[in-house]
Amino acid sequence: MEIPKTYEPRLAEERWYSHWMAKGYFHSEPDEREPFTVVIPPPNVTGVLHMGHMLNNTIQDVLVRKARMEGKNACWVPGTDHASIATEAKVVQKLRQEGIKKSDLSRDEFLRHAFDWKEKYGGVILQQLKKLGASCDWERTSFTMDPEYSESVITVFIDLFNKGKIYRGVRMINWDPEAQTALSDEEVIYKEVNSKLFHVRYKIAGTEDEWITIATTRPETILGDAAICVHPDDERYKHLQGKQVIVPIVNRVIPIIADEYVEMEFGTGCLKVTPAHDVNDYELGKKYDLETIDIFHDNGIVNENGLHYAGNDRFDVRKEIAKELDAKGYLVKVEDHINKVGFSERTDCVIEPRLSLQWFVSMKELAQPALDNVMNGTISFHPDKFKNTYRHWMENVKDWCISRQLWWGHRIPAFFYGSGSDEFVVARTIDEALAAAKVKSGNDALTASDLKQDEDVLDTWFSSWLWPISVFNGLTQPNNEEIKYYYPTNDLVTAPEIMFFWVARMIIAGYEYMGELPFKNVYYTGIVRDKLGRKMSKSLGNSPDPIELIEKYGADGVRLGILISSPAGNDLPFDSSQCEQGRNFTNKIWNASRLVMGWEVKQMEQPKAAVKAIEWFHARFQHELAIINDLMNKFKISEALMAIYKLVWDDFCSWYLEMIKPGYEQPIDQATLDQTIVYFEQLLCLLQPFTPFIAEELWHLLRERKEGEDIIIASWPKEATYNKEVLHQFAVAEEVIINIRNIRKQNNIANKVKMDLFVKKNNELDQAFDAVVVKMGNLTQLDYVNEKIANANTFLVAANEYFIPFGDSIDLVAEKAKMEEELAYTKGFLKSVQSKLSNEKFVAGAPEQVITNERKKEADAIQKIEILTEKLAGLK
RNA sequence: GGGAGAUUAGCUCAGUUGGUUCAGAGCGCCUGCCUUACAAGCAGGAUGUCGGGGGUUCGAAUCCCUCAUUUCCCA
Repeated sequence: MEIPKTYEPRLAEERWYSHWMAKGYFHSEPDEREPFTVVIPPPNVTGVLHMGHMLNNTIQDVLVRKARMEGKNACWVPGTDHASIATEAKVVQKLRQEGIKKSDLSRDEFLRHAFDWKEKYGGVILQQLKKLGASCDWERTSFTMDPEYSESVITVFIDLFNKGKIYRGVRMINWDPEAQTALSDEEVIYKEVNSKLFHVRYKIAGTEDEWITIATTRPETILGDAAICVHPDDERYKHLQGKQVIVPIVNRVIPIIADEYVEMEFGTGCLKVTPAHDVNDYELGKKYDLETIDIFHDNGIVNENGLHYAGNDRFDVRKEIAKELDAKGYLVKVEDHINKVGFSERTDCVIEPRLSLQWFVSMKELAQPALDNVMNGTISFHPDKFKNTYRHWMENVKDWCISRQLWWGHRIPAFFYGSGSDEFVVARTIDEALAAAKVKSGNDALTASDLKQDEDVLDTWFSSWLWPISVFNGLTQPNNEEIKYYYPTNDLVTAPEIMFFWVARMIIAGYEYMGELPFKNVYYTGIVRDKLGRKMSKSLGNSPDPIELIEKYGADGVRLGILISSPAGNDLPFDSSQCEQGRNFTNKIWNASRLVMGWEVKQMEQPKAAVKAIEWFHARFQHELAIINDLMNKFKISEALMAIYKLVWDDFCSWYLEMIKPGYEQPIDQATLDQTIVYFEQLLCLLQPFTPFIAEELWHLLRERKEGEDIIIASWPKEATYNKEVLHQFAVAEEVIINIRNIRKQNNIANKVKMDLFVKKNNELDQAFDAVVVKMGNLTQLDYVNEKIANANTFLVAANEYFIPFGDSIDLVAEKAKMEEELAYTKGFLKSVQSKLSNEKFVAGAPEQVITNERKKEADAIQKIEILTEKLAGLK
């Protein structure tokens, strides 16, 4: 039976994923074990897998798989988010391609289309996650618009309303004229754009030719001007305070007010105030009781307040009005200017600050426990530097605008029975609403048809903030078995960008509805970037298709490639060469297994080198295991992976296997083979969370397994005691071997050629690893001598002298030069140590231990110099 | 404009309380090897004023000040 030289991932991946599914290893039910729960950050139902998901979900899978091996009842809940704006935009677009306009459809018709679409294309991303190896409990797949989930959302809305935490109010909100909906502050992205700063002069009322010049980037809003504002201390304008000006074109008379909000240095130091179209202006408007003149329709078209500009788009009006101002002599000058403009995260259109009647959650009180419990460490952030950002936001939290003028989402359960702003009730059903409305209105004759439900839906995050609770139906069935068992969840893995959208609000909801934290740890991943440091995005086309990567490098290779250099919170500059590294690693393990499985066993004595190798690898493995566990506990996942990588490749393959390897076509003894397989299995266990497919594949190739003996449910290796001294002894042997190899290389001595090695002991030397040195150095013998050997290559390890007699070709000059260099370095070293030791302040100030170390350094160096000097003399 | 970080080898990053795992790892690079587990490999090797400047200290990548560059968050 020929085992292929390279590992072929595809077959193994398909076979083992279906095997795991068939055995139900991913499925969790509450039992007496300790739970380990992770809820997936639900991707948009319309989404396709990108590199960010790969990173995020690989990390979750590592955590979940490790917990499973630690005997915990691991439960990873997958699902998708209905993502109201994003999905609605996609459905609208798809309908448009079919020639259907949203405005031609009724709400119900539109929703039917949307659900059809979701059924057909939604959740592709979950199928893709399976290719990655994600061990999610697919039987628990949730969707934020599942009936029971929707019920929790409505329950929470009603509850918060009844507690007075939800209110309806006119506020300045971010309006998306494209999607024609309000957006939360977090959905607005500010970008720097090149724009123009228009200097426009307004005539002072009651004067012939006295003017005041303002600077604005948005001249079209002149149509809605309500005041001019200057700084109270600004000497240039002091005489104008309290006077009035005439708005150009509009010819409205407005006051000049003074407020410290104005920056004297900016522009002309005069600000025009348009309360309807700017957040700060709105605040000024409230303060000075100014008129609020809205000049736009919902879609950004100028309305009847815009005089002859009515019916034109806001950006066209900006150009046109500039021309008119210029023509009429109002435009003083135009400057280039860079300013920050808000764009809609979803539609990328310029946000219009706008006054609007919306629903809000009052956040201040709700946020308090969420702030406290992160700051006091009840909930840990990894890395914890994100606590600063979190605190800053939570201390300045603003009320949350939760209504969206969309159809796809949870419709707000408010029912209007009249046209007054307070003539509504909030209720779960139309029947309950009717009953409540009768009471509230005092009108017993109301019928269901008199009630009109609010047209708006809720912000998507108003449903996803309940995710850790509602996937277990904790709100609809409080205290059910599952919520009691799985909540609070353990680790949340997500991107820092959604710390406020999602993480903070989940914590808030957790404390409000469960009375405790939703998760104990939050692991923030970085942003996946391309080699040039650009964010991966569809529009740049710089994002590799993860599925193609998996096909090319294998799922394990990609997982390793993506984890190997992504410390928590740091961006991940991704390059497919990392996947290549991953692929190479899986291939390396594959070949190690070919070696081990190819050996014939014979009844024979165990070689000494093998005995020592086994002793050493136990120590080495245990030493590293402690480090790996520690790193994992600290969520330093890439570092843990790197430690495993080196343990497998360097320690196990390059050293251990070479030490025990019999000669070509030679048999191996039973004891060594058995122990080697045990070691191999332990390494596979460490690898399983990271590279689950090849781990399972080799687990089954290395040994006959009974039904159900799969590595996915095997135990994570236990820490055990080990002999630290062995590690030290091996390090010395290792140095000797490296020196031998160097001499071979320098003198062009082939590895096949056996050599003699003589040792002159000057110091205590443990000879335990001599057999290993003989084997690895390919020596005929290793002998101890009392006198120096003449005509030999020499080297020093731990002040012991090693000699390899010259063969035919020698290079005395080179040998001498090498020694002289070493001697010079050692002398310099000694000098620096001695100068330190002769410094009285150092001796007085440094701790005992440090001084002892320095003295030892000094002694070692002196000895080394003696030996080297002698040797050099001998060469002459 | 306000806040929080970052700056260590060509690249990506480790580096606990200042002093023996202090200048490290992986990749890349250079040299030599197709040595029957693996060329997707083996063996060996090189690489840094620890962003600049100043200070504290017997001693600074580590603490303080300052400047520069840069990322993110908020307005």
